[in-house]
Amino acid sequence: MPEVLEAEQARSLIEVAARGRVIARVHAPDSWYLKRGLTPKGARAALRGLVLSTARRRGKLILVDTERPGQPGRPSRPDDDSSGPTLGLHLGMSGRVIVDGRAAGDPLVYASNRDVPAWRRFGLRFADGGALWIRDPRRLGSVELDPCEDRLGPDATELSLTALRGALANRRAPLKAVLMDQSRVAGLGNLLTDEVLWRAGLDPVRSAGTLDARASARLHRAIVTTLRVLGRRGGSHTGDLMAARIPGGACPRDGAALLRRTVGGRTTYSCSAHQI
DNA sequence: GATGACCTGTGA
DNA sequence: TCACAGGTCATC
Repeated sequence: MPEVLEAEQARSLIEVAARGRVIARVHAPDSWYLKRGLTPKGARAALRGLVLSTARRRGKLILVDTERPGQPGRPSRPDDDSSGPTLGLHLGMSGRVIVDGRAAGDPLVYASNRDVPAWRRFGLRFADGGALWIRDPRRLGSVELDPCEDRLGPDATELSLTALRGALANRRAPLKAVLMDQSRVAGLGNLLTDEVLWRAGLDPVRSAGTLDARASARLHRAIVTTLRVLGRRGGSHTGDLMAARIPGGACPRDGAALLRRTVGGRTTYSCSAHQI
């Protein structure tokens, strides 16, 4: 579940349902799914016996901190460093987080939602009997330890107007490509970006650096509003433009023909009339 | 900065 | 059988 809203649903599920639980077993049946040198053996050694603590998120990357459990009879001193590695989870195109059999949010639109055991790419079995799984049919998600968070730009849900203007400044690339560049703004994917630009009335192919102060302010408002509204509705697939994302679709706002193009390497829908 | 590659499932 | 899919990476 791929964009920032789905990552946030998954993060929230982990925080609410898995925080404080002890990892008894680590399942890594698909070593291809582990990235940056992590092996099934290494994951087991690093995680077994630890407690899940805070679940954070930056863009689409979910970060789950861990702690070593306190030793019974040996009260921990304030200067004890009891922190363990941070588990980095990325859901790719079709991944979902499942805790105790429950998945966060709506079913995915462009991926199968069946629970095929073979699609479980990574799992933590808890000492209390429950489990956290990542189910991912397409295997484009990933698991890593202590991911580098600096490769990501500011999170889209906390993006200031100043930061947005900085991300766009002097860029000749299409507006959409810049917004989807995770090192500039973290969290926006294909559907959200199309919805944002549609709401802002901006052409996806427009060179990012050409936005004046008014246009970038409009874009910033559209990002804030889109994330808030679609977040409440339940995810990236609940945008107003979504239903019209079909060949020959019409703009839900003014009825004009929608354009279907490839921008930034992704299928892009935009209104031929009001996105300029 | 556009393109293809990665991997697999689904629906036409 | 083919086109397509909400992501990311390496490569020209």
